[in-house]
Amino acid sequence: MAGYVSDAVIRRLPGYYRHLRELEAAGVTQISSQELGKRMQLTPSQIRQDINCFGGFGRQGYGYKVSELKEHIGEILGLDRQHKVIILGAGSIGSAVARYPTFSREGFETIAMFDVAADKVGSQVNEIPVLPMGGLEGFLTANHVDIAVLALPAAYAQDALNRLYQGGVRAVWNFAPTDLNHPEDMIVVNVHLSDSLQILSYKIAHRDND
Amino acid sequence: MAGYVSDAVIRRLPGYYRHLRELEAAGVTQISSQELGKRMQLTPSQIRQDINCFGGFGRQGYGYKVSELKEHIGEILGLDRQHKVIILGAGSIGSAVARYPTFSREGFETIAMFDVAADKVGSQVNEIPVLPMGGLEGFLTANHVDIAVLALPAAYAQDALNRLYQGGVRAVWNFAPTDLNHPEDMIVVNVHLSDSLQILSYKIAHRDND
DNA sequence: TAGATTGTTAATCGATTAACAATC
DNA sequence: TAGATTGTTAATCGATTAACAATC
Repeated sequence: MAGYVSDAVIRRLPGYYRHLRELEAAGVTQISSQELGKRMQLTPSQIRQDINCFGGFGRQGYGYKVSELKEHIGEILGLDRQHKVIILGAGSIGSAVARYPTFSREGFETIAMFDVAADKVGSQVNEIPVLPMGGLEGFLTANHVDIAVLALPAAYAQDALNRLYQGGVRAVWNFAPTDLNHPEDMIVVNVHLSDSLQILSYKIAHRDND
Repeated sequence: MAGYVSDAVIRRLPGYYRHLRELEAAGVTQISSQELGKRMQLTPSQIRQDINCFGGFGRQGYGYKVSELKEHIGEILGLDRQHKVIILGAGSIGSAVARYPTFSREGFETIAMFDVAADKVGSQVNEIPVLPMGGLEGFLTANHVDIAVLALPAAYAQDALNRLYQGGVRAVWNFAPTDLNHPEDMIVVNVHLSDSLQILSYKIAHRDND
């Protein structure tokens, strides 16, 4: 159904999903591209173009059914599937990800964490066992993993990614503050926290003069 | 010096800074747009266009001095300034931000955290005191704050933002998974972790057929 | 039916890439 | 000087917006 979908559109999809969930929770059952656009600060035109990348979910003269459109976009995002997740690094970032309540709600199940620190190995974070980094290969042989979260220092991230690839993992959510080299058939999405904070800093520095 | 700079350019600046820092650490002193482009997966043309939004930092026939360009971009990003930061919410996300080592290196100093939970108030996270949420207004009267980090549940985020604005804070780094309404003279940069993970999920779901 | 709003094509706008003269 | 590479203008490409016929 969906032909080529540009990155610009893909990046907006989670926003649609989030707003539609909020609208649904608020008891709104129907919405036009006009109203949704006002809420999301997008033009009605853009919303209709975006949605129609995936099919005609609306009705002329009426708009969109909130829960129906939410459901559709959820499926497009793959949130109807279950994803098995492991987290590499049981520091504060790794632990925060392990504890993030939304993820399990959306079908992401963290089955293990890995760390090199002897005092962390053997403990649990949010009922998830922390295993020794050395056991990664064995774990990947025995368990299917859809997504690996990289939450370790930048210096170790590339090596960890290589080991994950060897072990068959093909999707990485990277929190390490560096850009990683990866094979074409591996998907890497970065969360560069520092980058985001620096963008805020830029906007503060150039507040008026732009 | 800098006229209008598009958001697309601004979003790439932290990446330049990061790569230049890595190059500097690796002992590279000079680089051409060609080489930097190969490293960052950008076209040389784009790199030269981006950099020339802020002035001619290169030399014909030679390229760019790594440390010089890094320094320039750091200044453009406002990393030569000191930013006083507070964190609202001392849960796992707030604590992870408080412990993130890079931030203090780049001039961001967290001076206080705030939480409603009685058992957290009075404790410290990475030597930063956790104060009661009720004391926010008083704190803002007594202390200048450049940036507030919102690391609390979505349901409380809008109210917190309003209180921050009242207290004179004009820049917010938002981790709450919701889009917030804010006055025009307030800068809000979002870190929507769920959105990022959903984009990864989308790419997994549409792996081949695109 | 009349009014509203979609789906979709066409027009515009902005960002990226190419090209090349300037110059180190 | 010759070679390399920038800074910058022009060309292209893609994304956003506008417009409108289709239709609920």
